[in-house]
Amino acid sequence: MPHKAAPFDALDRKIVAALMENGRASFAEIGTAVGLSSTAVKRRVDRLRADDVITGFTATVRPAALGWLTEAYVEVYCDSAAPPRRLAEVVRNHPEITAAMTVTGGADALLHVRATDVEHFEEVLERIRTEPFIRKTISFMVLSHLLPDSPEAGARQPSPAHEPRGESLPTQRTGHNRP
Amino acid sequence: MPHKAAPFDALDRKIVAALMENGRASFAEIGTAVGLSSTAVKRRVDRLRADDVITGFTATVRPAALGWLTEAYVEVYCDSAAPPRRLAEVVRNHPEITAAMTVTGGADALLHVRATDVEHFEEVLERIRTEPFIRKTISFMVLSHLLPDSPEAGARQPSPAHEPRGESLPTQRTGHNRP
DNA sequence: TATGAAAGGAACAAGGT
DNA sequence: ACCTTGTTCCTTTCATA
Repeated sequence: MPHKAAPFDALDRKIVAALMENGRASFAEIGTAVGLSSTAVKRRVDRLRADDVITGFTATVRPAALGWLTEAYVEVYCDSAAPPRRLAEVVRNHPEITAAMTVTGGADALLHVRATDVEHFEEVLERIRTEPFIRKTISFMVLSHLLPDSPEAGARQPSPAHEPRGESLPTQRTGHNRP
Repeated sequence: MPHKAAPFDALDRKIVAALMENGRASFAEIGTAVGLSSTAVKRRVDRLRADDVITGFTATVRPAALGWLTEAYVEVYCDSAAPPRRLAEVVRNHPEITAAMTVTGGADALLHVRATDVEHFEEVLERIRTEPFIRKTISFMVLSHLLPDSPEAGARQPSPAHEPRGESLPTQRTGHNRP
């Protein structure tokens, strides 16, 4: 057995919660919060990372501040036998797609797309629709967020593989982080 | 005008990118990556935080490791004149809703929901549907992710802070958790 | 640049198997 | 006895005025 089922206890949960609330909290700080020494916290965090419970640390960013003013969800309908694998390839070709998943319901997949503005979004959409086996798309533009720190609001922005206009925007398309 | 448009230059962009890739990177580390001294980096990071370009730091977590095995998007249709404000209140009452936004298209809002399992999701859905002016919901269960670290995959979950019951890995049940 | 704080490692102690 | 998980130093690196 390669991985033993990590005994994820209440202490781990508190540590994870502390790190989700403040990803730069010091081990000592977390320690006093959960009742451990800093080194004990570090060991547990190391283990949580090794077990891929914690997959990384990131700054949360306000996309609008970086020029990503437009956001939409796009339902994708594929030709008959569209293998998810091929869809995954397609999705990776468009850096503006910040999340993509297969879903139940009429559509085959749901994409989350960020663009600098509506014009840019239209360009992205056209690009997606020219992909081989994509039959149809239905878009929902995001108007306003009802929760302050929704994941979509900050976690990831697309890379400016080819920046759409004028100024280049910060990269990203994160993989994992090793501190 | 309260906020002056912060002069957001290429260096800032690189710093933000570095911090999104590794939210616990030291200022010195970032400095060598972008060609600045650690103190210069700190000054810029402080400014980026003050300007709310960077809104915080967080650990990215694999929800399944915490027992959140089920994920869905829910389109919400409201009664005639449903003010977004009221929807925001409703949304805050259900900790399983991890993102919520008003959207164009037929639906009034789109919710992202996490639950421990399908049973739990059904319970959440029933709870949402009993809310006063919600007329109808349409759910899309997420089957598989096509991008590795999509925001939805890791950024925020209902807090793991409180241990709901028992022990071991698949945590969380009906004892709903507030952050 | 200088001071205190944090990270990270080594060595050791207590419980549980 | 051994493995796990906690502790207390200690040194190097970092944060920050």
